[in-house]
Amino acid sequence: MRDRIHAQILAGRYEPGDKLPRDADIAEDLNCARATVQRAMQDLSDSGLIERRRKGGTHVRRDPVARATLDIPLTRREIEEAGGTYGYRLISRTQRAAPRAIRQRMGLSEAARLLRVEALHLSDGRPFLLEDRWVNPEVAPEILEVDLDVISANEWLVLNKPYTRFGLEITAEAADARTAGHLGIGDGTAILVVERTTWIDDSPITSVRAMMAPGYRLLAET
Amino acid sequence: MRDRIHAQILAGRYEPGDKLPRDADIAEDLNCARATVQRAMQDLSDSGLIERRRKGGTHVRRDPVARATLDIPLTRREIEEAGGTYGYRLISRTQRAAPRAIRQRMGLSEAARLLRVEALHLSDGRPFLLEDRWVNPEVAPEILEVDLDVISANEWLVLNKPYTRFGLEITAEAADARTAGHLGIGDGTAILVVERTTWIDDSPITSVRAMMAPGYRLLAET
DNA sequence: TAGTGGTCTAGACCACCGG
DNA sequence: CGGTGGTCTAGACCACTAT
Repeated sequence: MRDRIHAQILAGRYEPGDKLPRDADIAEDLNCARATVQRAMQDLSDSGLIERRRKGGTHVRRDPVARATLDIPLTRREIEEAGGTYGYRLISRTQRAAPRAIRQRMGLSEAARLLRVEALHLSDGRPFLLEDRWVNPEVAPEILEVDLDVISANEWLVLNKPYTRFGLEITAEAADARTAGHLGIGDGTAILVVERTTWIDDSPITSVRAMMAPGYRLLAET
Repeated sequence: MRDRIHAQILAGRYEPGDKLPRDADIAEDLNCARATVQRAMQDLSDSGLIERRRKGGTHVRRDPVARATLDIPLTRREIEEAGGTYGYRLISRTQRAAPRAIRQRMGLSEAARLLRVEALHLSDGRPFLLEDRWVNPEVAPEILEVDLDVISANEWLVLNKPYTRFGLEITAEAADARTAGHLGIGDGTAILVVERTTWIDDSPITSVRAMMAPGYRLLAET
């Protein structure tokens, strides 16, 4: 039934900006329950095709947006599922005042002292991902006691501090000398950088810069 | 109610891999309808926290995946919404046999002849995105008659050939001489490349390589 | 094949927000 | 304020798949 509703709407050839009938009317037309229409329309809304507002009604989006979902697995699982042997090496672990850029991204005050962790994840012994992470010990004080030589901050946080939301920023950059050294690549090589900041409700937990070794492909789908 | 169910599950401190009670039992425990539980669990499943299988039951995922949604607007809208003036220039338009890589990605036979379009999108007169596109005229024959000097293939396709699904592949690459020339950057500069292949049901419509000018940031959120 | 999640119905009430 | 979408209930049947 939901498929039929989807088909009807798409076949109805509504133009961008057009207003659709109210759910109740569509339900009557198609001889089905309103809840079913509601669910079907919710789907179309989720996929970026229409916009719904109480009282305002349902409209076809003027600029239909292509909406994809991006899965970011735990680094260890990602490597293992690609058939590689996972390796991990802690590079540094310090506590210090956060630089401006990080404070801004996490929405912290100037006084904030954070835990900074640099680590390298390897696949079959070859550098796979270099991570530069800042952790807010106000939210996750236990991490100060964790032996990060044994378990990566990535893993510990995922298992112990479930986030409620996060933001991603994906860029391409030229590797600087230090980064290139750790990744074992030429200075200036193009690498994919994924920056992720995660939150528990409104408290920032961690902000991490993941520098991927050359050849990495980030996949997404509808 | 749904929020309460979410909270209960999260507070229940289930470990990765644990099996949750059946929907019906949860509903009884919380004294609500099973449909409500079903909806709440669906949400958790969508966000990558649990896995559900008929008969198999509901389990907490062993490797909770961070799932983000990525919006890819029409290039023109993206530039305009950032406050820029949109410009567009067609570079080339040819019909030819598709190279192997493209055929493979679109799942086409060797014989397939495609329309190839190269175009530059500009923001305030500066190169913003260089697109290298292949279109399948079997699915969208009308595009052969479209004046691509006036409307970009990007825009025409979005308005006239609504896809049913697509796949994305995001990489960082060093710009080759030709690309660098069009984007007005130095040879070898790191650029973000987004490859997208779209389909109507099981027929491939188009496969496009979008090469973003340096400094471009792709954003995603939970 | 039996047990689980997935979908649907008919009805009710609520929450938001435009006129 | 009234009209719209959002959520919930109680019940039914269906679809998939683990055992």
